[in-house]
Amino acid sequence: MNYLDELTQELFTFFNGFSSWENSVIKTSDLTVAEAHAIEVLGKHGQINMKSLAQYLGVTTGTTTVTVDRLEKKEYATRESIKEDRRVHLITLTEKGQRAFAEHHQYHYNLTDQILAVLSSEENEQLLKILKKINEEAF
Amino acid sequence: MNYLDELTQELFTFFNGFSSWENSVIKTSDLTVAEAHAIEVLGKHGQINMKSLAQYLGVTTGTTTVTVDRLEKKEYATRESIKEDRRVHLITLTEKGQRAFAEHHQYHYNLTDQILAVLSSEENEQLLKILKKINEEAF
DNA sequence: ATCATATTGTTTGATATTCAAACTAATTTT
DNA sequence: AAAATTAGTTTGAATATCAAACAATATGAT
Repeated sequence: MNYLDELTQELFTFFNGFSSWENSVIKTSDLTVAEAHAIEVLGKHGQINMKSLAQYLGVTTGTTTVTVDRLEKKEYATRESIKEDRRVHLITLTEKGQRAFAEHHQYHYNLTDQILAVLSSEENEQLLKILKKINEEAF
Repeated sequence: MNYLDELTQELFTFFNGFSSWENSVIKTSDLTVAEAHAIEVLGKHGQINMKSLAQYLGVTTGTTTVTVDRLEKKEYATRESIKEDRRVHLITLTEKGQRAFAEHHQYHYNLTDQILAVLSSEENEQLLKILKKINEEAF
C-alpha cells in the first residue's frame, strides 16, 4: 500500500469515526440530527435569520422552515421579527436551547480530551498546527 | 481561548469541512447519501450479508433492506443466496456498482491530494502517524 | 427426532429529512 | 407606480430511518 492510499484510508476512517460518534451523542438527546445541527449553528453565531441558517446548514430555506418549526414546538428556539425589514425572522435560542448547546459543546470537549489522551504533547501541537493549515487552505 | 477550546474548534471545523465536501461529491452522482455509503462499504469489504452491511452502516437491517432494494433497482448491486444457510443473502456490487465505487474512491484521493498540497512533507508524516494513533485508540 | 429458541432478513406503520417549485408578503429598483 | 428582487412558507414527492411484528430457516436441549 502506498503513502497516498494509506493516508486516504486513515483520513476516512477518522471521518467515519467522528460521524458515528456524533450520531450516537445526538441519539442520547431529545434532538434529531437536523435539530442538533441547527442548534450548533445558532449557538455559535447567535441570532441569525432563516436564510443565513439555511446557508450555514447547507440546505434550502424550505428545509430550515421545517426544522425551526420543530425547534419552536420543542421550545429550543423562537422566531422574532424585526421592524427594519418585516420579511426577516431572526431565530434565537431559548434558555433551554442554550443549555442544549452548552451540553453538546461539552461532548465535543470530551471527544477532544479522548483524542488528546492518546497523543504526546508534541503530537498535540503538531495536530493543532496541521488542522489549522488544512482548515484555512484546503477546503 | 485556551488550548482545548482551540483544538476542539479546529477538529469540528475539519469534520464539517469533510462532511460538506462528501455531500457535495455525492450530489454530483446518481446516488443518494445512503446508497453511496452502502457502495463504499460493499466496495471495501466485498460480498457481505445484510446484517454485516447494516452494522457497518450503523443502521437497522430494515433500513438496509430498503437501501439494497434501491441499489438493485438501479443495478448497482445484487442479492445472492447461498446454499449453506438459506436465510442469508449476500450483497454483491455489479460491474456498474464497482465502477461507482472506483469513481468515488478517486474523489477521496483527490481530497487527500488537496490536503497534502498545503502541508510540508514533515507535516504529512506527522499527520499520518497521528491519525493512525487516533483511529486505533481513541474511538 | 422434536420442540423451543435464536437468527436473518423483510414488511409495516410512523416520523423525519430534504428538495424543487409555487406562493405570499415585503422591499428595492427602475 | 410598476417591475423585479428578496425572505420565508407551503406543498407534493421521494428518501431515510426506526421499532415492532413477522416469515423462513437454523441451532440447541432434552
